[in-house]
Amino acid sequence: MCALRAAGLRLTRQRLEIIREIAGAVDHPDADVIFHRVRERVPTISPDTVYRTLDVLAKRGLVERIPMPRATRFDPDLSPHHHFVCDRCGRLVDVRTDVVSPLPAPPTVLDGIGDVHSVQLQMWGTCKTCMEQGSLC
Amino acid sequence: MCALRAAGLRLTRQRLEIIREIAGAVDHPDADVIFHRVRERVPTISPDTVYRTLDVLAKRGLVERIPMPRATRFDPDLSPHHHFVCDRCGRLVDVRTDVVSPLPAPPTVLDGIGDVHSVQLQMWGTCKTCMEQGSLC
DNA sequence: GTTTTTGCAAAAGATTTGCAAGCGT
DNA sequence: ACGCTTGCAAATCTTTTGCAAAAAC
Repeated sequence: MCALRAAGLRLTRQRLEIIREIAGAVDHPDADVIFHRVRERVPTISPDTVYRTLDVLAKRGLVERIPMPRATRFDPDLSPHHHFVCDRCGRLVDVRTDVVSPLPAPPTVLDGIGDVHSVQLQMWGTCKTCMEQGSLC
Repeated sequence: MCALRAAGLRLTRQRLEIIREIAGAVDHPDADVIFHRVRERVPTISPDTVYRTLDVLAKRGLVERIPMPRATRFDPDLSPHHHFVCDRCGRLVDVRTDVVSPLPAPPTVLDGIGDVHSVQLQMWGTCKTCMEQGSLC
């Protein structure tokens, strides 16, 4: 919560509820999903406030953006981990296993290319649930 | 080219030109960029043909989808490599350097989670050009 | 000749923006 | 009070879809 103030942002009801919602989510929701969830507690909130707030949070590094086919999704967990994404249903889950090597230490500066500040690794595939439902093609 | 036939797809002028365009590109263009480039050679081509074709190619594994903030971008290079993405200008470049550890061998099956068929690693940051232009905030 | 693919137009979905009113400091 | 934020509405941008005509096999 104080991260907001630390970032020089004002503490509004909307922001607090958005942060509360995203911090408690484990499914990496997108802006629209967050909007619907927050609206149950703050009925007057508008979608653009959610989009704007998420944008601010991402820019300040308080949450991580994960661009995905349907919509950008958000991750409140900034510790290093991988993501598994299901091609079929869009399920996005954290993967922390030594079957996968740890994320490479981000070379802060890639010579001749630029300055790196975050690293993401995603594994694409078919989740168990979708596999059990049989092929769709 | 024969990859099309092998995939049971018909060989059309549009598809050939789209493939030619994407195969020759090193900047990971999105559908709209590909559309404009192809249109110079095939003036009657429509955007939806480009979207549909890229979708087919991606589904058959002939190109790789890279979801990005503005639009999905495409990579014809299926060999393992990393991507550097500039937050500011959207530049997307391949990274093949031992500064970064190699992509983890994709664990074909992640126990209890699903079946993995591709792995992507991207590094986010600010590219050299943008850094030289000074801060925008 | 049959089936797939294209182009057009429209729709759908995600995200951004201008602006006046409202809230946090 | 002042300036940052919100909500509304509209705009913008990306991507998808229905359908008849055209092209591939």
